[in-house]
Amino acid sequence: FARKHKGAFILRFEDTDTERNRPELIEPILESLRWLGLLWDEWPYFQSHRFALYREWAERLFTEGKAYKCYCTPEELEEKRKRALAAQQKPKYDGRCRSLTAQEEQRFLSEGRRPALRLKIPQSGIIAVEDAIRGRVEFDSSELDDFIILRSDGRPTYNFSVVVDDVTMNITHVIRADEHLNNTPKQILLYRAFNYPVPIFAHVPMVLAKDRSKLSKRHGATAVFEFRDRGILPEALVNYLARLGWSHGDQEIFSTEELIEKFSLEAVHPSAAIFDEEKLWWVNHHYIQTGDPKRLGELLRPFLVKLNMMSEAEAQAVPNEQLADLVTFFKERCRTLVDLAEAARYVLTDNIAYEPAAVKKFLTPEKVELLRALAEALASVTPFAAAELERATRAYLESQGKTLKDVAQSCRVALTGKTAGAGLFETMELIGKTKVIARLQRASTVIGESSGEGVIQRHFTMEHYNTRMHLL
RNA sequence: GGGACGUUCGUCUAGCGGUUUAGGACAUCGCUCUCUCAAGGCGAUAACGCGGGUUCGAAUCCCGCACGUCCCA
Repeated sequence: FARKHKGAFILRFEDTDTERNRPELIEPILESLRWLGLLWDEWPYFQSHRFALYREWAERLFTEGKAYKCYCTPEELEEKRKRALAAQQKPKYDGRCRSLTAQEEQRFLSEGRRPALRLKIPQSGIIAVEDAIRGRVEFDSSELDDFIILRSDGRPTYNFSVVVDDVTMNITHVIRADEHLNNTPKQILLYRAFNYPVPIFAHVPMVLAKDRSKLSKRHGATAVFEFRDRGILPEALVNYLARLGWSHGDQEIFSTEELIEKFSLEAVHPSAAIFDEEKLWWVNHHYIQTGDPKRLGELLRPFLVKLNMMSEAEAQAVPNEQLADLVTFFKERCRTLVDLAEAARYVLTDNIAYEPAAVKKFLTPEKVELLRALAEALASVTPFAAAELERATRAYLESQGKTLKDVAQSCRVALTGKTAGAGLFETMELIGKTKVIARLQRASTVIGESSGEGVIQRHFTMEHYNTRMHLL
């Protein structure tokens, strides 16, 4: 919205709650926003650094007679609240300290009480919020009380500090989750007290978890990192999130540029949305298919390490060309970067994860014999490319009175460890002659080794290949 | 306890009184393709929270109720 209207996107940390305010939480938030490509225009502001300003603005309201000192203790207030609730009354401040005599004030001060500052609000009347999404929402003044703007320890309350900030930062549009709609009348009262025009408010729907409970905002950055680590692309997450509570015809896929161009508050609808991971995977799949293979290849590197396929140094050493080729080869059946990295495992390493069920079903002694013979037939194929391999394989099988169906799955398991994957001959070409021959040859050892119970993965190294090659 | 907001397929949504046998997307399930798995193509299942009104006509307007969420805390 800010980009579309050539405004400034200001990042502000509302960290007046000194107990919950932990400096180590800041960097992850900045990092998550950077990763998403949501780049702010000014250095972030911290409310915790602006207490002097809030105090100054609060004192001004006091001087102008718009706010007053309240000496009531939390215990007294709690007591009143309980009594009100017991009497089925609305628990709001009774205005006790609105008109204190000098004498009473002296007495409180001599007792060592420190005053809080409360805003004097109109006793009656309607406060209307003109919400850009929900239309006019009216609140009766009698529902509100003289709320605290500055606590007795000098800390501002949320409603006060945000309004001071919005005024001093010349904020024109307040777009936020609808949990704040009920705070808005109080804030409007503050704008009026400051003689400052009320900005445009727009309360957007919340995003809820699957069980309709609220997604914790304190875990926002963590959640972003979680998706990043699960191989989600930033543009996919932004695209998916943008379509929650907002739509533009039947369109589902939006580039960031398109979002800037097409977003409008009028098209935001008011009801809450549930976060559906399945659809996020689908959006991500789209961006994996259409993204630049070179870029995706680079993004793959950290996952090669995370998935224990190789060391950091080895991952760095894989040529970008090869990574890009792997992306192109595997992307069709991959929804995430993790899928891509995992798919490429049998190409980049010899550390193959053989699926036990697949070995049991397809690497029977009879099939293994056939594979060994096939390896010999393929050893002379030149070039070692898909079309030639297919021709040679089919010819050989025909000579043996067999069909491709008889051997394809066994062959795939021997080469990749899996029953599912890309075309067999394309896979052979990708793996390369040496490894294909070796893996077909050593299929018998896979049975031998995995016939035992509980064998989930077989790990073998180049030494094994060399030995087998020698025997060959 | 009071107040505010919300309620269309399982999910995201279109719809802003008649063009609606309620449209699209994700998911699900078929079919197709086939060496497997995907992808793609084709198709299917599936929704207006409930009850009153207004109107010739309501998912669309009004009222009540229920449920959910938020605020006062």
